[in-house]
Order: sequence, then structure tokens, then C-alpha cells
Amino acid sequence: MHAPRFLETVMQEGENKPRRSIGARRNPETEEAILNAAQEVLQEAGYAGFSIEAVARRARAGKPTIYRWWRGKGDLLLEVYRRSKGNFRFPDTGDLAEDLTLFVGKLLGHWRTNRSGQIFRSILAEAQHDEITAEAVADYFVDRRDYVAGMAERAQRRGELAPDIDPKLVAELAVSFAWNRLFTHRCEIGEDELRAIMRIIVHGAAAKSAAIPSSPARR
Amino acid sequence: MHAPRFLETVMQEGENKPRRSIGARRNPETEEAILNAAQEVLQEAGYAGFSIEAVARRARAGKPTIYRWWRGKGDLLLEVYRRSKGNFRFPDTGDLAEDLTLFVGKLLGHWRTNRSGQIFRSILAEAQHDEITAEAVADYFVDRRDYVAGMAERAQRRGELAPDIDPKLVAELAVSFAWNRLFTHRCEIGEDELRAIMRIIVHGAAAKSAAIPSSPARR
Amino acid sequence: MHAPRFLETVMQEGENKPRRSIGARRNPETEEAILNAAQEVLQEAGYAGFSIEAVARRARAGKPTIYRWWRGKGDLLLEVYRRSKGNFRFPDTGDLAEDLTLFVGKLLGHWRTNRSGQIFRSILAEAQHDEITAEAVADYFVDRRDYVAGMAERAQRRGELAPDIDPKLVAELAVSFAWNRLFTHRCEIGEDELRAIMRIIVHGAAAKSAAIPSSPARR
Amino acid sequence: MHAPRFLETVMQEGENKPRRSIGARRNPETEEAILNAAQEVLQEAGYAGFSIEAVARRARAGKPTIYRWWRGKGDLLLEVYRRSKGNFRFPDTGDLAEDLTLFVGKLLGHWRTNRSGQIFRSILAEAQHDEITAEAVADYFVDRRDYVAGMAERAQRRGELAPDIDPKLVAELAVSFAWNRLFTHRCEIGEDELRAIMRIIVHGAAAKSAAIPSSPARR
DNA sequence: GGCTAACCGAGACGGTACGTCGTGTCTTCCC
DNA sequence: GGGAAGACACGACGTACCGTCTCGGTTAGCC
Repeated sequence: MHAPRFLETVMQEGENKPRRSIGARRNPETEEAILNAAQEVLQEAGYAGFSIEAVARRARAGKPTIYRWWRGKGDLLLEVYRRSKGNFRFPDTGDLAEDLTLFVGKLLGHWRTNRSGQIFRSILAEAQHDEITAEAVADYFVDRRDYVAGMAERAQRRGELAPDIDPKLVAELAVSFAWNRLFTHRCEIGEDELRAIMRIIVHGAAAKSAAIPSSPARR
Repeated sequence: MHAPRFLETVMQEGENKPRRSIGARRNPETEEAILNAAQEVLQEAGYAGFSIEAVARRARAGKPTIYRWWRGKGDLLLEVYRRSKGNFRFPDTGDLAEDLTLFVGKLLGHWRTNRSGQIFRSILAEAQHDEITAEAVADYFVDRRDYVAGMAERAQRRGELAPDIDPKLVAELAVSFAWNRLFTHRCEIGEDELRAIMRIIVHGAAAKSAAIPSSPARR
Repeated sequence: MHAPRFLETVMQEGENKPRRSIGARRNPETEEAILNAAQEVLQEAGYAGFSIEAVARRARAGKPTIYRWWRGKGDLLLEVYRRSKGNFRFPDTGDLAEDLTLFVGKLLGHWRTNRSGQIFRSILAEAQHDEITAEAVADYFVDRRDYVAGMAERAQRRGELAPDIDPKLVAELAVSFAWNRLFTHRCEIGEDELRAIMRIIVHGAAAKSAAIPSSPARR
Repeated sequence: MHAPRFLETVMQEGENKPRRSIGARRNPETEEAILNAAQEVLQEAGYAGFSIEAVARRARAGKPTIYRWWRGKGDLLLEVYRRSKGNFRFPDTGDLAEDLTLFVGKLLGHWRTNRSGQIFRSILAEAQHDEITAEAVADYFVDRRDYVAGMAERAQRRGELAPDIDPKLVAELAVSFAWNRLFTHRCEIGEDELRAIMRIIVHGAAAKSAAIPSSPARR
């Protein structure tokens, strides 16, 4: 009748002796242990099973220790995510549609395989009722969009995109698509389909080599 | 993170006598009362304060009555949302970009002004840790995308879109954009910017009046 | 602590069509079905699993039908017990200690094997907080005691018991012992031990063939 | 059958501020408050109205706090009972029949006057559908029987009882008698009648001053 | 032979309690 | 003063059963 605790309490794998205070300052070992535990809990039990209690149990830490350094779930999640995201560098193939296909494909793939999607999805969820997380997410969106906008800008400079197009808009469409796939749990996608979508975006913003009215009819 | 309780128990406003069973069938009065209560709780206390208990208290209903008809929080939220959004009928202007601008603009506006944005955001959050809601949201996304895909299909039939384009892809881009704006708390948007984005989508899928190579190799 | 439900819904074994009303009077079939169901539920799931709901499910009867004819759990239990108890007749061996050993042994054995002990234990439990059941139990105790007192009286008439002994007291000791064993879940007992106990009772009440001071010291 | 609620929420009488944790160990104030609340609820609303919820409300304690220290209703009831019964010390009068008369008389009297009879009855009822309580009651029975068996043993040592008699049997008869009186709601008893019964038990186990065949065949 | 009355099944309803989980705060003891 | 530990009040979770109610359908007895 008791709770299923068997996931967290098992596998301390290394240390059996609890960490102690190292004096009147933050113990980096403890911080590390908590962040690791948070990540593991998230990956194994998902956002639904992600609780301060579970993290504390797993990290062999006291709850007050967590609350001392983080303001709550959202705060902790954000730091976990920041730690976990690798910094992809993407090659410039000279073709924006290919660049985007590569980028979004890699992103979805990463979310699919590493269960890191779980982490990010949790943050998005948290952001829906936590002001701090919400701001962080909005900022992060802009950051990612602007990163992609950089690709688009380069494409624009080499003439792939029409000069009057804001590269940010192109970027937003691509990033929105990816994020949406994530939180509607539809990260599976074929490369062909993905390329088709990215092409729509790029073509829609493309420089016209012939006289194509940018909109058929001005209403 | 805990919810304020002082809001629900006050305000019975009308009836004090509890509703009774009306036989071996669902009581529409009860259903109505529960949905109303759910909406009110959500608006007053937000997603954080939204609990089945609070709804039951407010509706003067038994918890089992709620669980009899809805599978949980997410299910209830979804129905509240469906009830709250009016059923817009969108005119067919003959120009898909305009149709989409109108549609997405109305949608974002609706989320901005009414509290329905909050409701839907709550659903999205719920979907991240509740399987049932997740499925419902995925279904709902497909439903909305297909509704928009209908517009795109009509445009395709009248020659606005290239015949080899899947209208669903066009629709997904538009809907993803809107949803993303919602859950990144960026529902504010100028009409011009919105139109520019919708045009990128539509033009990207547009029938070419001439053979324009938009990507180096058509595989 | 809650009862398993998987037992009742299975096995309707015979009738699938529900019984109908036979007019403005009690349907004996229904009564029979409810009492049978009550007994079965009690035997299979014990007092813990005995609920009006379970009985109604099992009997394919409506709850109000049960409440129409019985005032509640205790009422129903009592009728079930009255129906179920066989009327043992015990031979008169000419030796009261043997008679009692036989009687109590049979009783404990019956409770042990038939699970009818379950039923009686449930009634005893119910009697602790239900006035009506309590009275019925008290009456029933007197009834059983007096039945045993009958044996003792015969023994007294043939000179086995001292003439100044109230046979009821002898009977109460024997019956108390048995009932107590039941509700402390200690119905298992060896025949030798049982005989030893019954002998204590009988000897204690026996006619003295020699001058034995009935109590060593009159304080 | 439902319990009245209007009793517990009223009457906070003293403290309004909830007790706090006093560190990583049991708070004796809390324990005290819970036991008191349990006793009060039982006395005011009876076993039917005795619920963990009611106790928690009354004690201004969290339900989990109760479940942390007691395994359930029965466990709590048992401790309340143990607390409520004083620890009588019984004089050794040198006459076992008198000792038992005194003991059982005191016991029945205690059950009659204090509400402790009701408490103990509740425990017995609980034991019929709760495994944990059942074990506890069985243990408690053995404990009480052995306490009485101690008296009998002393009597045996001084020659009052036959050497081949198990004092436990004598004790069981006496305790069974008392318990049975309790749960058949027949605690009223005259001292003479009680003494007569105890004498039967003691005489039945008494050392015979001569070889007196009291039953045809000594096995 | 239609009307009424009561029965019966079904199951919804407002409730209360169950036993578990997580929250964020607290205190104590050890370093 | 940091950190582990865990108790504490609180409140939500989802389920079970309570006893009452209304329904639709049935049958019997009365007018």
C-alpha cells in the first residue's frame, strides 16, 4: 500500500555516506548531486514524477537545502535544462532550406532520443503557470529564433531571401514548428516531410528571380 | 504555489439546495453547474488553484460525480475550453493569405482578450504530464490543423496553391505559429506582421506561374 | 483496507435477464436472490467487503429494493445468519463434559470450515455500533446459553452437577469460551485442550462425592 | 448511519495556531493532541462517527501525520484504550476465586462506568474487518489472559490448583467470560453471581484433597 | 378495460471517508 | 552557518460506499 519509491532509493551507486556541510558556504558537491538527481528523475519518471521530494530523495539531500538555493520546481528545471543543452554548431550548406531541415531535424531527433525533450517539455509546462519560468521561456524562444534568424540573414545576404523579408519571421516559423511538434508529442517526422515544410517557409520568403507579384491581389 | 481557498466557498449566489438525481441518467443541470464552476475557478484562481476539489466545492457537487463524467482535470479543462470558444465561421475571401491572417488574428485576439487563452494554456500544461490530456491535445491539434487545411484545400482547388503541396503542411505551419505565440506568452501582434508571416507560408506553397527553381535540385 | 471488487461481477451463472416486478407486492425471487447474494459476498469477501452495493451488484438488484425491505447492513446480516444456521441436535452421552466438548468442538469446527464463522463474526461486529443488531445478539446469546443450559440441567438431574449450581452459569462459561475464540480468531483448538477446559467447567460445578470445602477459606 | 459533523469543527477551545514540527523527531504535543482528539470523537460521536478525518480535524493535525504513527483506525483505537484504562494492581488475597472476582468485577465495572467499554467494543468491532487490529486484539487477549494466568500460577504454587492444570486455561475462561459480557452488552452483574461463576472455574481446576473421580474416565 | 399503486432494475446524485502524495516551513543535530 | 533528516499542517488526488432520489417499465387489483 506504500508508495513506489523503488526508483529513487535504489542506485546511489557511489557514495553511501551523506555529504556534510563544508562550512558557511554553498557545497558544490551538493549542488551537483541535486542537479544530477533532478535530471535523472525527469528522464526516468517524466514531468509527472518530478517533485522536489523525489529529487531530494534521489540526491540524498534535505528538502530545505533545495529550497535554499532554488525557488521551486521551475527554477530547478531551468538550471537543469541550461546544463543539459549542448551547443550545436550548424554548417552553412549554402542552401537555407537544407540548413533548416538539418537544424530542425537534429533538434527533433535530439528531443526524441535523449529524452531531453522531456526536460524541455516540462519547462514549457511549468511556464504556463509560473511567471519566472514563463519569462525565461519567452527569452529563450527569442534567443533560439534569433540564432536561426542568423542563418536566414546569411541566406538573405547571398540573395536567397527577398530583401524586404524580415529573417526573424522565417526563423519564427521554423522554430514554432519544432516546438509545437514537441509539446504535441509529435516529434516523429520523416526527413522528406520535414524538408517539404522547410521549403515552404524558405520559398515563401525567397527572392523572386522572375516577376512574381508578392501577393496576388491587394484586397 | 498553493491556491487560495477563500474564493470558492463564498458566492453561492443563487441556489442553496443541492441538486438531486433525476433518475438513471445524466443531470444536465449538474453538468452545467460543474462546467461553470470549473470556468470560474480557473478564471479566479488560475491553473495553480484549479483542482477537482475546488470545482466540486464550487459546483456543490460530489467529486465522484465529476469523475463519473470526466476522466480528470485535463478532460474537464478541455470541455471548458471547447465551451468557451465560440464557433467562428470564417469567410472565404478568395485569398488564402487573407483567410489565414483573419483566422490566426481572431484566434490570438480571442486568447488575448477573453481568459480563454489561460484556459488553453492550462490544457497545454496539463498535457505535459497527463497522458489522457496529451492525447486529447494531439487530437485537438489535428482537428484544428485539418480545419485550416480545409481552407488551404479550397485555395488549392482554385489554383492558389501548387498541386503537389499537402495542404496539411501549410495548415500546420499556421496553427503551430499561433499556438507557439500562446504558450510563449507572445499573443500581442500587429496585423501587418501577422499578414507578412501568413504570406510567407502561402507564397511558399503557391503555384508558380513559371518554372522557378527555388532550390538547387528538385530531388 | 478496501474490499476487492473482482469477485462479485463475475459469475451470474444462470439468469441474465433481470427480475421484474410482479405487481404491487414483494417479489420472493428478489428477496431470495438478495439473501443469497449477501451470504455469498460475506463468505467470499468477508465483512470488510460486505456492502449494500456489493450485494446489490451480485444479486442484480437495485439498491432501493434492498433498502425497501431491510433497514441496513445489520438487518440484512441477521436474516442471512438466521437462514444459514443449521439446528444441530446433540446426543446425550451421559457425561456433561463430553457433551460440551462435542458441542463446542462442533461449533468451532463449523465456524472454521464453513466460513459461517465469518457471518457470525460480522454480526458481532455490527452489534457493536448498531442498536438493533446488539439486541438481537444479546437475545441470541441467551438463546444459545439456554440451549446449553438444558444439557447442564439434565446432567444436574442425574447427579452430575451439584444441586445448588445454576446450570445457566455453567452454560455461559462454555458458550463464552466458544464465542470468544471466534472473535479473537482463535477457532483452531485441539480436542484434548478443549476437553480439558470443558472438564474444568464441569468439575467446578460437579456434585462432591466427598467432603470438599467449596472454597478453601471463607474470607 | 452517517456521522454528525457539527461536533468536531466547533470547540477549538484553546489553541488556534497549528503545532509545528520540532525537528526530525516525533512531536509529543502532536501525539497527545491526536490521542485526545480520538478519545473525544469516540465519546461524542461513537464508533460510527469515529474516522481518521474527524480525528485529524479535531486535533488540527494532518492525516498523514496520523498515518505516520498509527497504521489505521484500529491501531489508534488500541492506543486510546490502553491510555484510558488505568493500570490496576490487584492484591493477592490468597484465594484465587476472590482474586478473579475482584479482577473481573473491576473490569466490568470499569467498562460500565467509563466510556472505555465503548472504546474497547469499537476495537473488537474493528478487529472483525481489519487484519491489523485483529492481530493486535489477539495479542492483547493473550496478554490479558497471561496476566490472569499469573494469578492462577501463584495459586497453583500455593496448592490451590491441581499441579497438572494449565493456569492459562483457567485464565482464558475468566477473561472470555468478561469479554463476552462486554460485547453482548451484558456488563451488569451482581457480585454474588460473579463470585459463583469464578468459583466454578477455580473449583474445576482445584487440587483435590483426595482422589475424587469427577469424570468416569481420567484419560 | 383503463387507472392506480407499488414493485423492480438501474444508476445518478451530494456526501463523507479512505489512504497516499507532494508542498513549503520548521527544528534539531552534526559538521 | 551549511547540510541531512524528517516531522508537521495542509490540501489535492482518485476510489468506495452511503442512503436518497427519479426514472421507465411491469404487473396486479380496483373501479
